Amino acid sequence: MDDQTRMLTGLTGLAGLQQADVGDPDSVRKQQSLGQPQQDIGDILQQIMAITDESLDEAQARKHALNCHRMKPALFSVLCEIKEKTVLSIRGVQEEDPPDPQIMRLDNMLLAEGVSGPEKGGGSAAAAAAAAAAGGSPTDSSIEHSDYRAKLAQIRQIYHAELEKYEQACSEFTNHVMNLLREQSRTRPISPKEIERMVAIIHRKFSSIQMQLKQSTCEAVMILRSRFLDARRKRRNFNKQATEVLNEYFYSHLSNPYPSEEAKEELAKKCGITVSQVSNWFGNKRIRYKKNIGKFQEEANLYAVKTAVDAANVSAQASQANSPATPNSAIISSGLVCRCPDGPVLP
DNA sequence: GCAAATGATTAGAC
DNA sequence: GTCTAATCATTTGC
Repeated sequence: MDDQTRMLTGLTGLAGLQQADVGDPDSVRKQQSLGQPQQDIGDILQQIMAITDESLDEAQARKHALNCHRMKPALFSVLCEIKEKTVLSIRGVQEEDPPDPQIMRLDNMLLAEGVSGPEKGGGSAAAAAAAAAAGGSPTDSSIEHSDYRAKLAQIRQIYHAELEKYEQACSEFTNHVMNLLREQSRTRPISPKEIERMVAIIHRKFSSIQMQLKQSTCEAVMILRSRFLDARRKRRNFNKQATEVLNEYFYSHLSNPYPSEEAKEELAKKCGITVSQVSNWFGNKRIRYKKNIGKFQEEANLYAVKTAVDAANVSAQASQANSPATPNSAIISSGLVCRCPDGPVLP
C-alpha cells in the first residue's frame, strides 16, 4: 500500500466509513448522510495533488485556504501518523560521518604549505629549501624566493576568498531551506531531527564543493612548487672558460673520455660547477659526439691544436736553452691534427 | 620567431 | 652505483 492509498484509507476511516459497512443498504444511506466529510477529504487531497501545477500566487492562496479548512487538523493528524511510521523505518540509518580522509589530507597539505591556517610567511621555508636545492646564487634565490612568496600569497588570497564565498552560500542556502521547512511544517509534519538531517545533507553537498576547491588549490601549489624547484627551468649555460676546460679534457682523452672521480672533482673545481654537472656534461658530450662525429670534427681539431700548442709551450720552456721547436712543428710532430678524422673508439 | 645548442632528467641496461 | 639514449626545457644566435 503506498502512502497515498494509506492516506486515503486513513482518511476514509477517519470520515467514519467502516469496511464492514460496504454493501449494506443501511451503510449506503449512512454513507450518503456522511458523504459530505468524505467529499471534503477528497477535495482536499485533489487540491494538495494539484498544488504543484499551480502558479506561486495560486499555490499561496490555495495553501491559505487549506490551512483554514475545517478538515485540516484531521488530515494533519493522519499525516503525522503516516510520517511517524515511515520515519521509523529510516531512523538509525543516518549515522555521524567520520572525517573524510581525503579532506584531512588536503587540509594537512594546505596547512603545511601555509595556504590555510594562520599566515606564517607564505611558505618561506619551502621557498628557501627550494632555492637551496636549485643551487642558485644568493641574489637569484632571493628574487625567486620573493616571487614564490608573492605567488603563494596570491593563491592563499584566492583560496580564502572562495572559501568565504562557499561558506556564505552554504549558510544562506541552509537558512533558506530551514525557513521553507518551518513554513511547510504548518501543513505537513516535519520534526526538528528531519530539519537537522536536511541541514547535514546540505553541508555534505557544500563540503564536496569545498573539497574541489581544496584540491584545485593543492594542485596550484604543486605546480608553483614544481616550477620553482625544477632545475631545468633555471638552466644556465656554463661560462666559456668552463666549457673550454671540459672540451680540452674531452678531446685530449678522446680515446677514453671517461674521467675518473678524481678527475671529475678537479674539473668541477676548475670550472666552478658540481661533480654531477661534470658527469652530465661528459654524458651529453659523449653521446652527441658519437651521434655526429662529423659535426664535431672542427671542434676536435681546434682543441687538438690548442693542446699541442700548450704541450709545445711546456716543451719549449723546458728546452729553452737548446733549440726551441716552433708550435707548428710540435703540432705536426704530435700528430694530433690528423688523429681526429679517424675518430675515437667510444665504447 | 625559429632552429640549434645545451644542461638536466629519466628509464633501462649493466 | 655508472652509462647510454631519449627527451625535456631553456638559452642562444640568427
